[in-house]
Amino acid sequence: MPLALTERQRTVLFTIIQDYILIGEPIGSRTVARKSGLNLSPATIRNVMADLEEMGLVAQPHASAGRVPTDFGYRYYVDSLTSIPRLQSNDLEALTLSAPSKVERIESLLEQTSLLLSQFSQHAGLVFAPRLPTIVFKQINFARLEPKKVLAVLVSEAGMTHTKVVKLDEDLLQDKLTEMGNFLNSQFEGLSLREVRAKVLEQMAEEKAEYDALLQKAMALYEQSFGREMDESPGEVIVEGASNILNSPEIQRDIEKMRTIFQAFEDKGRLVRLLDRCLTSDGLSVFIGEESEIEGLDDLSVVSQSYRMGEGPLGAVGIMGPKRMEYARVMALVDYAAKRLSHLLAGEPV
Amino acid sequence: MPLALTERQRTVLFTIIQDYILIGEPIGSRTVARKSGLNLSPATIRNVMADLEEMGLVAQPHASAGRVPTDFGYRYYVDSLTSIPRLQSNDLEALTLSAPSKVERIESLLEQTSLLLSQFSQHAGLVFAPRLPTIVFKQINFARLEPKKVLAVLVSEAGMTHTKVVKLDEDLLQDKLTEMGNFLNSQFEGLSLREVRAKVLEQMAEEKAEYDALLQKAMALYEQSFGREMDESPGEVIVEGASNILNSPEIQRDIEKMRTIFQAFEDKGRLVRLLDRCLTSDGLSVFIGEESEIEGLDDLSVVSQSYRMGEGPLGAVGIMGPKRMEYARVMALVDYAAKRLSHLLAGEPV
DNA sequence: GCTTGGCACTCTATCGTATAGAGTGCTAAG
DNA sequence: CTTAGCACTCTATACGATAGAGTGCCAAGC
Repeated sequence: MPLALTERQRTVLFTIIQDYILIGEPIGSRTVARKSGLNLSPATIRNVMADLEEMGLVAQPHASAGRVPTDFGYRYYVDSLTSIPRLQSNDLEALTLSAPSKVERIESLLEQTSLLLSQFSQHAGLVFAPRLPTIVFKQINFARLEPKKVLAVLVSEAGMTHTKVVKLDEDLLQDKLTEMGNFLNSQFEGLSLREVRAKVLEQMAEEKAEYDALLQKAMALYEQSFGREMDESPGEVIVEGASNILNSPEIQRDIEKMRTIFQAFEDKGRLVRLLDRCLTSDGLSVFIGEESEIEGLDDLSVVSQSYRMGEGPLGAVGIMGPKRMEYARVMALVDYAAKRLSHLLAGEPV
Repeated sequence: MPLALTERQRTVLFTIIQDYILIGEPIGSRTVARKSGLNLSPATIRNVMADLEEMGLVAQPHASAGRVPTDFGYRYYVDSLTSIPRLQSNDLEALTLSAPSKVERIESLLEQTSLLLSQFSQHAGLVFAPRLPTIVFKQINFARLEPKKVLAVLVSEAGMTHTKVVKLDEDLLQDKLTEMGNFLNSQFEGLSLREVRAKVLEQMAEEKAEYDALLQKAMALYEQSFGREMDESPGEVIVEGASNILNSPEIQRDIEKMRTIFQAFEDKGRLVRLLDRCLTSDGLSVFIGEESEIEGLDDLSVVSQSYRMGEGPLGAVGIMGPKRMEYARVMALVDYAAKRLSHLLAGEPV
């Protein structure tokens, strides 16, 4: 049931939220009366506020304090921003100046993006790197390092590389390795690593001598280098500007909370779970407080958006900060960063 | 002039330091009298303490408080530990169980080492990855991704890989690229990247048609992929367990300090400067407070040790924590980790 | 019936004061 | 040289008083 508020209630709620985001302290009826533009007395506002409180949209930290938005209140507020906010022109200008505009190394592009998000938002920047199974296979190369020791290099469509040193039972000369690489390239180009793996396992199972021995070995070599890793790889998160969290007064007050939050930042495995939730919901995702369902991040909000290349989403970018954040601006920033990243990855000029 | 203390002064100083490290609060004459084993009255101890204070080894936070070690005091204490402390047997046992014992990917080995240091010390773990110029060249490969787009993969003796996608002016076929790779391999194997670069620049300058055009191009391609980057690359630091810093009560008290510290952690460039200082001093380095000369880390101490492979040092591992840390144990941990890393990199069993 | 001024009430934050406790420096005696 | 004793200093804590902000409710007004 989409909560129905009167025009007046909406106005009061939004005034409270916006002012609280700005000031960081509970907002009283007096202030709302002045800033809402409603030309009502504080007493009337108080009645409205009592209604809002009953609906669970705002709360009082203690009996005789002003009102503070609840998670539910923020949620209503964010849901009301029907379209994704546009960037302010001064932001846009500054961004076009400082954002990276060409792809040297994907890894550093992702890092720069995270840093950029953090600097512009004054919160923590997040970038989830593409997860192994969703990566699109472009090319694989094997190079013989020493007898029985081979370097495997996998290049994805997006231009990321994954390397692994593999020990073999028998010594294969470079010619053979090259041939194996060429074979795999012809078989797998354009498939996602998940699909590649399925194909490998299938054909290794069949064992029909449809392919000659060398090509069977190629499959096995692939499986040994990247196949197995795919199941284990936790995925990578790039967090920048975590220290910005310390700017938030409501967090400063509680050292225990701070510790929990920083521990959560360090536990990349936990963070990565956010990625899944973001990839499934197609648009811009906003997780407020406990909505992230990540232990230790109940006092923060996360705004994230997936970036894509070709068909499917690859990973996501996001901003994590106190619930008391400028949602509109943060959403605009995240959206911009995701779009820009998608363009850059596709090789389009920005 | 190596500060000369009487036996009694040393005992009092060490009692203060050890107790302060344990307790975290200023130590009074009463406590020292009890714990020093000196069988002296508090009044006598007070006289000694006054001497120590005059020498700058201890200080009082305020007029009527106990004594706290100064940076200089810690320095004296650490310098007195002539030999590198050995690990306690229970630590050693736990370490051999949980430390990684084989090298899958170097990058993750370094990460695990940092994590291990952090977990055992309950401080922040540091690992400085090998710096580009000191890396020993093992092999380079070029793979043609698309027309005029080549992937360069450089493998170091230690097994780390560096990849870069390079755009070319002309289209080179895979055969040519392989040939170029083979040529570079034959020329550079066993040299450090610094030496490689010198050689490249020298030969490109000479321009004598001693080599044919293709080989000249190979040199140019190398320069384009990794040569230039060498000057820019800031070096990499892997910090784990930064949140442990929050455990320290003297830091908890000052939020401003906390912010500065976390900002310093994020600024890898600043941290990397520590590496240089550690590499030059050959043994175990201990930086106390401002000695690190890193802005923002004046309230912390760093213990670090370089790890090596073959002739020269590659990088360093370390632990960073409050000045009030168990130096002996931390030093033992760092030393152990560095040794173990060196062994693993050399391919020796541990 | 909605709005509003008025008023009593509540809770917090802040300040000053008093107090207990820890530790010192100094002095004089052993 | 050591030590007991004592006066002094500084901190941390608790306590009470007070000012300020904000509420809820009631009764009067539009």
